[in-house]
Amino acid sequence: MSATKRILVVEDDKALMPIISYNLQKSGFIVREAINGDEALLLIKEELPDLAILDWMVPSPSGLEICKILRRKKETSSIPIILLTAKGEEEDRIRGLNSGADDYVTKPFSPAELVARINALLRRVNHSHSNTIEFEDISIDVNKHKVFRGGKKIHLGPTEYKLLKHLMENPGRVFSRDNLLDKVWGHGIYVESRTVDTHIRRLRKAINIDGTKNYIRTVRSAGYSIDNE
Amino acid sequence: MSATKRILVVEDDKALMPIISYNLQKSGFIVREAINGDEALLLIKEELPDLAILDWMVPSPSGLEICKILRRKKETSSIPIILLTAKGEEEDRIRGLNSGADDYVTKPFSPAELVARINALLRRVNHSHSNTIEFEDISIDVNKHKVFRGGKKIHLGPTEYKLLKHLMENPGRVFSRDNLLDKVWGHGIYVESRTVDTHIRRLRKAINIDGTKNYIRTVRSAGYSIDNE
DNA sequence: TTAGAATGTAACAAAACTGTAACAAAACTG
DNA sequence: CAGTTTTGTTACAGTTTTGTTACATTCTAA
Repeated sequence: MSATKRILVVEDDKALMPIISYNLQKSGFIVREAINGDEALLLIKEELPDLAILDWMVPSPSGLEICKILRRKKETSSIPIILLTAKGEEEDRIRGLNSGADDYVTKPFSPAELVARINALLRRVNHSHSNTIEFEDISIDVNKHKVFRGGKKIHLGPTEYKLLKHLMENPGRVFSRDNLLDKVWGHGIYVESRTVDTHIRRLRKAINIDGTKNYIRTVRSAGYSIDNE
Repeated sequence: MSATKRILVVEDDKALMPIISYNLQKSGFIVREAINGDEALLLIKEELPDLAILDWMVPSPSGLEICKILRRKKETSSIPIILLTAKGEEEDRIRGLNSGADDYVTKPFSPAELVARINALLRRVNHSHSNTIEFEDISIDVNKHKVFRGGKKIHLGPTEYKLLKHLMENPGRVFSRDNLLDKVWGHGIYVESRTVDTHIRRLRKAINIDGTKNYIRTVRSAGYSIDNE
């Protein structure tokens, strides 16, 4: 599905680092380690991590400062950041969040909780984690390759399936015929663009059973979309 | 900077709700309130909030269930969620985060911390580009090919759509008929220049519904523009 | 291999949109 | 003010786009 995530851990506590590292690796992450701010920035420059865990108290620059630095640059501004700290006071937590951190874990913490928070953050960035796609009463079980309308199973040919899936992955968005041919049929395939119409027709016929609402909208001279108006 | 954010608060504690509500409003958010899951889902269907604060223990469906439901649908899957709860145990926190919540605040909490966490989450999501053009109460969703006036959907033909889009991309600027023919109809197309008048008429008729102000200004012997005078 | 499913095209029907002209109304001109 | 120019409005015929259907061909699974 999605590539393995790289996580940067910046922590100067020599006892804690291996514990974090071990648990993240056990959870399937690739871990990069840094024991101070400069090292961290260097590693980030080398390879952008998918998420960073910063200890607040790490030296030169501190976790908080790293946080601000990362937020300032466009390439790094969207890296999710979890601040790690012994300070539990509210004021500090607020300061941390306001500096651009996305989450805040106070020591001592359990590895399980850390992993859960990492997953929560990563899911946001890459919400392709779910196995079902839904739009109103239509749902696709991507793993099982099955389509349902109001709980009732719908049979679709391969092309109609891909077409519906593509539309439902981008609800509301209008795709031109040529665009759909590229995305659904595949790049470089040449078929008459009106062929899309035929498959749209077949798709509509298949999913609009016994008077259910038609969600497939045609936008004249623009294309098609799935939409509840 | 960006438009005011709408926050949905789902909380059944009648004493707590006004406290949260007051503090969020004081911080400049628009607040929608729901006291149970069904009400929450209804409100969400009406108008997508920019962030949701869910009390774990709210009834039918519970905050946790709402969380999962929202994550399943594409339109709602990227709404940041903060779970609110009295339970402080680690296991529960992990369960909450794994259900798709983005953050977790345990009662009792300080309003300042809640606001800080909200801002942290919103900053992350704010990076998503929505691709809309706005002029006063008229807005165009370019991806969805949709036009709204005061929230109400407006249907436009292809030419009117392109015409409005062009005008709104250059608000206040006056375009001659010939210029519009070039930019909207396309270079090299030859039609009577008075044809523009007809389409302007159609556009005005479509977007000036029930007595709303006409923003399409005609500049005698020069052309047309969209303008609030 | 063979029956059934799926696919791409073409042809015709239906619907939506467009351009034009003709007249009315408004804005300018001297 | 009377005449002139420009824009507003309307109706409609023609054009473009999409819907629908049928069919020959290509896949696919048993």
